[in-house]
Amino acid sequence: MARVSKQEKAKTHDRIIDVAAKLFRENGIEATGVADIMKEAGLTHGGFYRHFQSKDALVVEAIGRAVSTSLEKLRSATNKQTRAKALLEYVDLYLSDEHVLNPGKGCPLAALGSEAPHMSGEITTAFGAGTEQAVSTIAQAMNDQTIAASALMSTLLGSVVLARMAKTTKHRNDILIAGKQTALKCMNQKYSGQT
Amino acid sequence: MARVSKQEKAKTHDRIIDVAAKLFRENGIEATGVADIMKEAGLTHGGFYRHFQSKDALVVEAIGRAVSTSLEKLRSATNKQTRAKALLEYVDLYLSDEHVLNPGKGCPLAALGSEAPHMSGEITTAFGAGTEQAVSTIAQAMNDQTIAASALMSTLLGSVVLARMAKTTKHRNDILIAGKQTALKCMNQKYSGQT
DNA sequence: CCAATTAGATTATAATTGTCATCTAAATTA
DNA sequence: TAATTTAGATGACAATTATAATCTAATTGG
Repeated sequence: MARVSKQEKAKTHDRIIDVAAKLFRENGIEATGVADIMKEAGLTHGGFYRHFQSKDALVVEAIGRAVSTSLEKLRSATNKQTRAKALLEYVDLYLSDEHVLNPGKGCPLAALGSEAPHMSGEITTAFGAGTEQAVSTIAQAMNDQTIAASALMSTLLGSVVLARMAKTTKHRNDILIAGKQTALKCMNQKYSGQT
Repeated sequence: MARVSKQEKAKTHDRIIDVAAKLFRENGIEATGVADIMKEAGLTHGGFYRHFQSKDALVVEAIGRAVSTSLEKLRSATNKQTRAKALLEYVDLYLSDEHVLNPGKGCPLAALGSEAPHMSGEITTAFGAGTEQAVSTIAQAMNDQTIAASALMSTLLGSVVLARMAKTTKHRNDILIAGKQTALKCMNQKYSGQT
């Protein structure tokens, strides 16, 4: 158990970020310890500081990664079909049971949104950047209607957060169905506002 | 520093719940310790267990209280004017800067929503009950259109969560303006779904 | 007014936390 | 190949956590 090649180190580094991004979304940032992350990555917690200056530094990287991979789905879909079609596909994916039941692989803003404001400066900044990235990526699929994109993002996020709190399958479905209809309104109607 | 009358104890008990409901919403449940709460209530942390069986038990009560007082605004307004008018008033309040900047006095579902799923069974149950209460209270102001009420709740909650992550005042305003317009759509248009 | 009860203070606990110093075996570099 | 560097393991640190036992002063019930 000791030294490892440079490429191996880079892979380890990457793996720590991926594991962290998953565990943070599943259990929350506060509730996830450095030791938990290292254990899940198959390492001991002592080695952590060879890779990151602090837990906060990892959090920032993990948020960035989760936001990127989440939006990548939409971005790549936009290249293969009409933007409207790609966006509709993304909305369906976002408002799916699959997404609601697997926060570890889903949107970090929905999974950690309400935890974000209590965190340290660098972390809240990372969340702020993430929201702007999300809104602008969605706006690109909506002919740059930023306000409408904000509206859509709010509806998607709110629906998933609410659905995750629902006690019964029926209530969860109601919320997702309602969210879907609102999302369609956001996509098809006009929004006004100075931007 | 010792014994206190029965009414005094009841007042203390109440105060602990109020303080907890505020601190949880401001800093998160996980991040708020029993000691923090007792200190803010002007007590020492040792006395806590004369009032509550555990921190989780307090969390359940605090959520209940926060949900109730939050919805009370809507409920009382509904009695003094048309339901539509009361609901609009509530929407404006919900999507205000005041609400976004003061989570400690606002909607607990928006402040703690994404933290809810990681918590213990009793606590997630409390959140589940809270969402049902919120949706049904809103539905009462919308001629019992449950699906539309879900849609409205999702939009309100999502907008506030997103607005709290925004880095700039402008971005925050955009989000709130967009949320308001979506909310109006939710209130004025038809929703379909089996309920 | 006396005796029993108890709210809250004090102090102690075991567990968990983020952070590091040290060690070691292997990968670099020369 | 020999010397140097370092990824990760081990173990320890101080701080913080939820929970509880004990103490004490005052409020009860009689």
